[in-house]
Amino acid sequence: MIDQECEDNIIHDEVCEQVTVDMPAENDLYDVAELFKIFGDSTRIRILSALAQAEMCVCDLGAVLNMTKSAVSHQLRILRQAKLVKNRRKGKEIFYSLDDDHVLSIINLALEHIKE
Amino acid sequence: MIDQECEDNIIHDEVCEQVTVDMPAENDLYDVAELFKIFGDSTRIRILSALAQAEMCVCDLGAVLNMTKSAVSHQLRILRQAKLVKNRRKGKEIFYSLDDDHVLSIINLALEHIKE
DNA sequence: GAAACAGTTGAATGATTGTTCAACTATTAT
DNA sequence: ATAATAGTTGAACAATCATTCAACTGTTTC
Repeated sequence: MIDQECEDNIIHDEVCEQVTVDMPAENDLYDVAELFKIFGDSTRIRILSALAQAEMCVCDLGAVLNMTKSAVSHQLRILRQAKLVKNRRKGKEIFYSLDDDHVLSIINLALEHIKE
Repeated sequence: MIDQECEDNIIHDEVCEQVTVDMPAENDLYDVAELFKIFGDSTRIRILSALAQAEMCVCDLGAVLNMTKSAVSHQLRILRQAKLVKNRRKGKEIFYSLDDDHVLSIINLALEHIKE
């Protein structure tokens, strides 16, 4: 049950209409949340931050982040599906790099924010 | 067990050293992930987006987002603890607003990104 | 061809988390 | 005082998710 007595209230209805018309599309907000959800994991942020320094293979990332190749690979799959990283094979190794510099500017803006 | 045969490898050790020195501090990356974790929920993004339009009470937010006051209140507590929103009491109602315009620029940058 | 290395994948597990529900506090109005 | 409205809180439940483990594919080298 929804406990919104104020739904009958004219004032609240007006607020609701006025605000919703100026808000970004519901779908866009949902997509933004999905993007942030991917950034919202320290492993994935560290992967992206490492790839911002240099193109690296899975084994390199495992060494830099001190994680198993399996765990890194699982997260790379998520980053790949979100089109945040791309990869290329060279012999036995598969090198990963950032797919878009735009991604980095979002992380850097957040880095500025937490440093107040 | 960590399955990193390449830990003995000189090449990988060099990559590890060279990359880690230029990466942001481990703690900062962890904090950024925590910030993104908060953004990574559609309810919270919608709350922030609504508050970007106007200062609103919990009841208003419930009406705009079509959610119970309880659910909204729970998310507002998380946003409060992260210092993303502030509040003031006026009679029975408690009005919430964005604590920082910096927050909005991060969301807007993400909005630009998803629109390719 | 077999061994070794790089990487992926699926199931299982443990932890985290968003919403609901009920009970609570605080303020206003009758 | 008491009823009504606004908001908070804690427990419970379901759903999501990151890591581990084992088994697998693909490539190189001996």
